[in-house]
Amino acid sequence: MVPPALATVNVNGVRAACTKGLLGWLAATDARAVCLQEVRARPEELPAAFTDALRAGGWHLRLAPSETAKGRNGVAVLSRDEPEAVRVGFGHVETDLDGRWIEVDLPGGLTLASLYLPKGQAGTDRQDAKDAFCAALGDHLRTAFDRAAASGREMVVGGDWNIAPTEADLRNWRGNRRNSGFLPHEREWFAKLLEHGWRDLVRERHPGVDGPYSWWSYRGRAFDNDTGWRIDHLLATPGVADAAREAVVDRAPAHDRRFSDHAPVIVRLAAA
Amino acid sequence: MVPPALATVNVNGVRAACTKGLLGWLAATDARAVCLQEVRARPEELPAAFTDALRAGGWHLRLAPSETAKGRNGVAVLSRDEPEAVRVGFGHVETDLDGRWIEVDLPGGLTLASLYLPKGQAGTDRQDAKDAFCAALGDHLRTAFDRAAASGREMVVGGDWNIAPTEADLRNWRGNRRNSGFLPHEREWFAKLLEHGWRDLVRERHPGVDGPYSWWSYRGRAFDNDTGWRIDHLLATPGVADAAREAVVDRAPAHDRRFSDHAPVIVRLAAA
DNA sequence: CATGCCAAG
DNA sequence: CTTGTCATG
Repeated sequence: MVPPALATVNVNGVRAACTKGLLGWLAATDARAVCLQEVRARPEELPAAFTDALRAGGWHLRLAPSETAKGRNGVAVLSRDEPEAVRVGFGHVETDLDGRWIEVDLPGGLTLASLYLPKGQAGTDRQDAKDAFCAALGDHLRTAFDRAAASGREMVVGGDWNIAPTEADLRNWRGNRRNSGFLPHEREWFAKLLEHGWRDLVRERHPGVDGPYSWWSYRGRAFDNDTGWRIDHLLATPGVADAAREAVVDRAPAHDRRFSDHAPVIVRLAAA
Repeated sequence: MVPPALATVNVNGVRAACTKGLLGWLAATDARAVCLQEVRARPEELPAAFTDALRAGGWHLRLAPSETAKGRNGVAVLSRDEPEAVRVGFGHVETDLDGRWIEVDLPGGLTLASLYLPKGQAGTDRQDAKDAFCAALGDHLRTAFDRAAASGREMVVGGDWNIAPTEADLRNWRGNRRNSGFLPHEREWFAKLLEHGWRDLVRERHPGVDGPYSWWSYRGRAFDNDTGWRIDHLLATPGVADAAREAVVDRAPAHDRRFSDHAPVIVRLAAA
C-alpha cells in the first residue's frame, strides 16, 4: 500500500509547464493531492492536454485564478479525493482576488491550502505589499492552527512562500541579507509561525544541512550549480508533521526535463 | 559561371529567423545581393551567428533599423560587393526614420533598394499612412526611374510591398476586395508604376498564372494549402528586366524549415 | 499564429 | 532567462 503523499509546486505558467514535462510528472507522482502556484491561466485557458491528464489521473481540480491581472498568479489544488469544501482567499480584501490562496477540505479531516506569497522588492512599495500580506496571513494562520487543534482537524499549507527561513535555506545568504526573501523581518515572521506550532516538514526531515533548495533562477547556470533558495514550503499541524516519514525536493523530475524554475516539494506520511 | 542573382525576403525578425534556417538559406543562395525586410533589430542586437555567417559568406551588410520604434520594421541590403554609396529613406520625412527604405549603389552601375511598405488597415488611419507613403514613394520611384534612364544606371527595388497587384496575386481575391493590400486604389497605384516603365520581374516570368505567392498567414494551414498573397516584388528598370532569365519564389528553403511567413523571391540574370 | 516589447518573476 | 501580455503583422 502506497503511503499518502502531498506535494506543492510552483509551475510558473501551467501552459508552458505542460509543454515541458508537468504532465509526465503528474502521471508518475504518488501524491494524493498537489498544491499548484503560478498557474497563470483562467479555467478556459487550461490546455486540453492538462484537463485530459487530470481526467486520466482521477484528479479533481480546484482553481483560484487571479481576477485582477490576467496571466498572473493563480493557485490551485489537485486532489484524488473530491473536496468537501473550497475557500478562496483568507479574508484579506486587498489580495483575496489575486489568486494567492485557495484551501480545500478533503475527506478524512485534512484541510489543504495552496499559497502564493507576493515576491516583494526591498525598498519598494511591492515590499510593503508583501509585508502587509504577511501580517494578514500570519494572523490567519495562527487562527487556523488554533481552530484545527480545537476541532481535531489537520491542516497543511503548501506553497511558494517567497521567504528563505534561515541561512541554511539559500546558497548565498551573505549576499542576500538586503534582498527580499531573506530580509531579517521576513525570517522573523516565518519563525513566529513555527513558534506558534506550525511545522516545517522539509526542514524537520533535513536538520542541520544546507537546503534542499526548491527554486533556482533561470539566469546563468543556477540550477546546475545548485545556487538556489528553499522558498517552497509545506507547513503542517502536528498530527501531519508527526506522521511525516520523508519530505523531499524532486530536483530531477526524471520523467521529463525541468518544467519550471521551481521543483516539486513532496511529503510522504505513514499510513494513518 | 553562375549567373548573377538578386533576392528579397521579409525575414519577420532576423533574430527568430536565424534560429529557424535563415543562415542555411544564406549559405546556400547564389544571390549576389539580398534585400531584407522586417529585420526588427538594431545593429548591436543582431545575433552573433548572423554576423559570423555574413563574414563567412563574404557579405556586406547595410542596415537601416527603425529609429522610431524598437523591434519594428528595419530594412537591409546584403551584398557580396561592397556598396559604393548608401542612402536611407527616400525623402519622406514622415517615415524616413522608420526603417522602410535603404538603397545602395553597387559596383557596375546597379542601384538596389530594399523596401518595407506599411501594412495598412482599411478604414483606419493606418491606411491613410500607407496611402501617404505610397503617394510619396510613387513620386520617388518615377523620378528615380527617369534618372536611371538618363544616366545609364540600372535599378532594382526589392521588398515587401504589402500590395497584391492583380486578382492573380492572391488566392482569395473576391473575399479581399475590401482589405488593405488588395484595395482598388492600391492596385491602381501599383499599375501606374508599371505604366511608367518599372518592370515586375516575377510576373513577367510567370504570365497568365495565379501566383507564385510569397506570403502565407501563420494561421490555419495557409502555407500547406498555398492560400497566399504575392506581395513581395522585385521591380526593375528595363536593362535588368530584359536580362532576367528566371524569377521564382523559394517556397521551400529545403536547407532548413520555413524561417518566416514570407518566402524569398529570387531573380537570375543572364551574364552581362 | 508568429514577431519583439514589456512587466514580472 | 523565462512567463504571459500586448500591439503589430
